[in-house]
Amino acid sequence: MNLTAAEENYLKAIYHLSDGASKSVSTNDIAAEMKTKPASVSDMLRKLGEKEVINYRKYYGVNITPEGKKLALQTIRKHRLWEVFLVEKLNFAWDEVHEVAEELEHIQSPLLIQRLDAFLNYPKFDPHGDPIPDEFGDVKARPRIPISEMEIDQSGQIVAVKDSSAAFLRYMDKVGAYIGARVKILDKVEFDGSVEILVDQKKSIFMSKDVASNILAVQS
Amino acid sequence: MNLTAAEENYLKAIYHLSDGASKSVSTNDIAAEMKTKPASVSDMLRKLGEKEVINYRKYYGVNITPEGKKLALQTIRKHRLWEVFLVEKLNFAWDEVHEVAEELEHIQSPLLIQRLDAFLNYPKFDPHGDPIPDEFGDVKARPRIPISEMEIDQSGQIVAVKDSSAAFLRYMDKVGAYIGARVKILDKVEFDGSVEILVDQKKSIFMSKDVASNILAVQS
DNA sequence: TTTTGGGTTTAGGTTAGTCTAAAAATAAGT
DNA sequence: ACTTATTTTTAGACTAACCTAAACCCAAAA
Ligand SMILES: [Mn+2]
Ligand SMILES: [Mn+2]
Ligand SMILES: [Mn+2]
Ligand SMILES: [Mn+2]
Repeated sequence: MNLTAAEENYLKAIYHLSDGASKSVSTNDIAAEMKTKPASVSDMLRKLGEKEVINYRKYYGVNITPEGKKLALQTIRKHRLWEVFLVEKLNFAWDEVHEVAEELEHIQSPLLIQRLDAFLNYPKFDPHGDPIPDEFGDVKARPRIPISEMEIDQSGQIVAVKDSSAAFLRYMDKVGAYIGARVKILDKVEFDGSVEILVDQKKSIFMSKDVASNILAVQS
Repeated sequence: MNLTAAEENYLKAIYHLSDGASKSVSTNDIAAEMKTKPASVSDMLRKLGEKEVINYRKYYGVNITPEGKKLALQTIRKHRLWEVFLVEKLNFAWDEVHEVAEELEHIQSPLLIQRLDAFLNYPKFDPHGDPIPDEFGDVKARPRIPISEMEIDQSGQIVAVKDSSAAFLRYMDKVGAYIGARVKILDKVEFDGSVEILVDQKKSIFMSKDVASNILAVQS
């Protein structure tokens, strides 16, 4: 099954919106995610349905098929490997890689990806802490929770960010939060859910619930 | 000036067919080079003419403009840098890189190319011996002649191949000819122009004029 | 159970890039 | 100079990916 770049982007969006499962996804949500109009989405869903990478019943949303999931994971694998390359080898900042990886992920060459993977020493996670699927599409999920859901006095380690936008990542840099940092919850404000955390046993950061919910950690 | 991938490919073809100068190029030749039909070429020439990267007078062929030449050289620069990356870093064979580089060259990111160039240590030549233009589009040409034009007993060093097709490159590998090899002309057959050469002072190779004209050397 | 409003699809149009077939322009041969 | 032959362009169609505007579906509220 050969997909165009646009089809790959849509399929990836559908995969993400279904949270990796085969949960049903709506036309409007896809349009929002893809920054296109619902009419364009309907058009694309018909095509993806014909290619049997999604199950499409008009007016009832779509579910990704096992075949579609495999293809989406291949694209995600490529995206994340390229991100690792850009950061590790070309010294890109983690907030500069997404757009370029969005283009690079569509290069068609199994050999290229196989060799890139080896060159990067088979990385398991991308610069944002997201797991890199293996060549068969297997992802080993790490248990992780938003620090907004951690309790006072609990400790953990930042392992990923939910929002990979440049704006959010630059905020992370600014306050000195990074993947791998050790954190401890110092205080939580009941009223609005904002939290105060201690980073690496020295720096205290105060952040809104919105921010805290985008920082993912493993507890320890 | 922003060009689409297709426009970049056409412009590159026109640049190559004009031998780097602003020599006039015909619709049919472009169609042959691009493996499209003349009708498609006419269409594209109109567009490229409007963007002023070529001078286009109907029925009289096209000339690349200085602006067009600069853009073509940018694409060529990217193509060749990626080829170096694939061979040097990802262990591709020199006959496996062209198709992939043909896709990678269209990735739009000045930062990416600048960083890639640095990562590769500012290479001056690609795996086929072709010079890599600098970021301003300057290429320093090396004097080089096909070994079919060398005289008996003359010596030199292989610096490039004119034909970068996988078939030709695999032939080069098979007979043990490579970029950097020292060669000496042992014999030339008047009748058909075929030649016998000595490679690295040990291996003698007999080849047709056609082959010999695709191997470029500097005399010494 | 009928109305109504939000979500979704269809209808019809646009641009890029390709094609075939036919027309037109230039170049070549007598 | 006139008639061919070759090259090139135009005309008309197709697919992919988008759009706007209009029609349509369906589920929740009246
Ligand atoms: Mn993409
Ligand atoms: Mn990422
Ligand atoms: Mn190309
Ligand atoms: Mn090359």
